[in-house]
Amino acid sequence: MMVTVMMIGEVAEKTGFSVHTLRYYEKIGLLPETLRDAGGRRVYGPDVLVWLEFVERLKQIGMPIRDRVRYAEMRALGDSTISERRELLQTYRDDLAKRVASLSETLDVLDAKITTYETAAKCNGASR
Amino acid sequence: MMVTVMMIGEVAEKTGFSVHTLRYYEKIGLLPETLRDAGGRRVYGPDVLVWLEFVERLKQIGMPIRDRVRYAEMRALGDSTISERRELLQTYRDDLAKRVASLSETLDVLDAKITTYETAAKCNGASR
DNA sequence: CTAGGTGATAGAGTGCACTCTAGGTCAAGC
DNA sequence: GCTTGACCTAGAGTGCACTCTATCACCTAG
Repeated sequence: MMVTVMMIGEVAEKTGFSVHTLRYYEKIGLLPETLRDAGGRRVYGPDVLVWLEFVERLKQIGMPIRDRVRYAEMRALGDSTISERRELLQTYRDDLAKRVASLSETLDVLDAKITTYETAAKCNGASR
Repeated sequence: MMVTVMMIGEVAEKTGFSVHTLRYYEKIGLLPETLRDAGGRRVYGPDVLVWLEFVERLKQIGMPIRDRVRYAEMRALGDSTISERRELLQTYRDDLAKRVASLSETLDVLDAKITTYETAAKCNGASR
């Protein structure tokens, strides 16, 4: 059976992270040290895509890179870190819930403002 | 009738922006040039609080400072910029709607993961 | 009258998260 | 056999958005 392996360029293309960023992520510990081929080039399995997608989510919710690294490190340590990981995620989850609420409110504010602008434009258009 | 005026420290306290940040915002044009008292100190009216609250919202939705300044400049120019302002807000509004949807999804992902962690912790706790 | 607190300026410094450069290796196709 | 393109490393550079420092002016309470 064929095992799907990827070079760094392919991972970059599939995840949207740049090649530079992927190497940077490995250096800081956000990606585990990658297997290399005979020529010293990184070889990735398909799992890395799942992990990077999750990392992207953590990034999108505003988790600073330091905490993403911390999470990655705990993940690498295995089951003994589960409760600590849960706590970390819980903190960000609660914060995220608040932010989603606040952003929804802002969405309403923007809609109201846009409506006002549309009305104003119409009135100006008619009166001038 | 008493007119409520504020010094910069009071504005800072009420808005959550630091005094440094408020002066910085004025320098880059995010705040209009402020009136000064006899001693050269900035004197603010109550309107600035409303504006800063809105600026904070624009910041929270991820509008870069350059666009916030652009918006502030257009606002200072008056009605002739209304349609341009509407367009700018519309762009960020649409982007925001997508982000809110994506963040809600992430909220579900986090909840699922947290649940998994709780289950895992329980099983480990029982089996060890 | 002086000490403390708040205000002012110009400009330097900080932290984050990449992003890019220089200089090199290596395998494949013409 | 040589060019091309994807990969490698170490380390410098970038852009954003503040944040702080040094130094000075002003006003009020004790």
